[in-house]
Amino acid sequence: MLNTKGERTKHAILDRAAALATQEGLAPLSIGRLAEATGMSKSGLFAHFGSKEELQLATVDHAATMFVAEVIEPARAAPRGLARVWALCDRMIDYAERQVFPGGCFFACTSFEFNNQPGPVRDRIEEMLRSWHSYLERAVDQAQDAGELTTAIGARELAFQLDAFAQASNAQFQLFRDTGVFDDARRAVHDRLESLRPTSAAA
Amino acid sequence: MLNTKGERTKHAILDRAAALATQEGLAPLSIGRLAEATGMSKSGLFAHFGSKEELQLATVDHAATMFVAEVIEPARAAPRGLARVWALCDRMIDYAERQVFPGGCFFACTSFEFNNQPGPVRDRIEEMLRSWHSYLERAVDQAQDAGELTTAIGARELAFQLDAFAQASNAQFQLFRDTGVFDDARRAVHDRLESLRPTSAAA
DNA sequence: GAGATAATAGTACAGTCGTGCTATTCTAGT
DNA sequence: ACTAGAATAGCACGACTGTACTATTATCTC
Repeated sequence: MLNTKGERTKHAILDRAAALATQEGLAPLSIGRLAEATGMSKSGLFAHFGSKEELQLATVDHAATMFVAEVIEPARAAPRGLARVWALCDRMIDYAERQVFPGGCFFACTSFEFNNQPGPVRDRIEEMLRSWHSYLERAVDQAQDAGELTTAIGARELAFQLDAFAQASNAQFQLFRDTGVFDDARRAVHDRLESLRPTSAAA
Repeated sequence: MLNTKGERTKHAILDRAAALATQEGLAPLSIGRLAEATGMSKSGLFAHFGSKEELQLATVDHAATMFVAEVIEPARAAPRGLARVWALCDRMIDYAERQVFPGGCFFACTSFEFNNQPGPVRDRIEEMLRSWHSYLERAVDQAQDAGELTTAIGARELAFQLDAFAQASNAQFQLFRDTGVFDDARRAVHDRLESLRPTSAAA
């Protein structure tokens, strides 16, 4: 990857596109606007993608790669079980706090934008978020199997709650610009996990 | 209100505008699109507002009125304390589930859209969500004062968590079209409140 | 280093955007 | 019922949209 000039510029364009999409939106992100932001000509940039929809799809894929690199991969370093569940949530909150994308989580932004806009772009966003949710659920499931979390609540339901905390911190920070919400989210995740630790009497 | 013809059409336009904004976005909602959706001429509709920004502001205000009527007012019927906290959360989830707005919670949608777009529209959305959060927090605080919830967690932090559950159900339903998330959210709220009930030994 | 080809720019076009202006139709108070 | 004024429509404008097509320049391969 990134051997030829074309691949390098394409990569740079998509970096810019993903960032801009979180600030100004993915749908209204025009070719002209993106060309201006990257210092290219409209047609020169356009030639890399062939259509606006292809540009949007490439941007979603690029953002997905970044999300995996920033959240999933680091958390995979943690051992299976409770540690990994915590790592996933923590990395997710971190990713919002560090503003990997300047307008907050790319998939939070774009999922709201494309919720009701059927088509391949929406499908790709949905697929990405589905796999995130199922990955988090699997991590919870493994922690329960290992006896590190009780099964008082299903893995899916707990994953729902943990994800909700992270998402809420992202949304509220972007709107209110209050960094305290990240601590709120971390504490919420921590307390919830702590409340589900098996009693010390367990095997 | 709604005495003159102008006020009636304006009301109808804003109903349509708020609904469309949750499906197609508030920013990209063009005068032409809205005129088509209401069966009016572009200029006839435009004359009601004078500028697109005024239309957007009026739409936000209209949506806020609807939110108050659908969520806040009904919950005010519940007595102060835990009952009202529960009512607020339940009505909020209901409001998402019944699709008062076809694309989900108006303020969830538009806040992501206008997060990074400074201006009066963003300000009005932020103000509305701020007042929602502080209203919910005050309700939690009253429940704690009444001794119906422990103070093991601050009112603001608990309100953060409760709101997160409701918001998550709205977002996930819109994306995955799975009505089960509303039960997940209700159960999450219920369990969290239950976990904070004072022990029976209390006064 | 020359030749093939990839990468970028220039220009043009029909469509839509927000918003003026003018003209017409309808409504509300008398 | 008549009239003042509100409400709506018609049309025009420059700016911007996505996307052709052609021309030019830079980059890789041998």
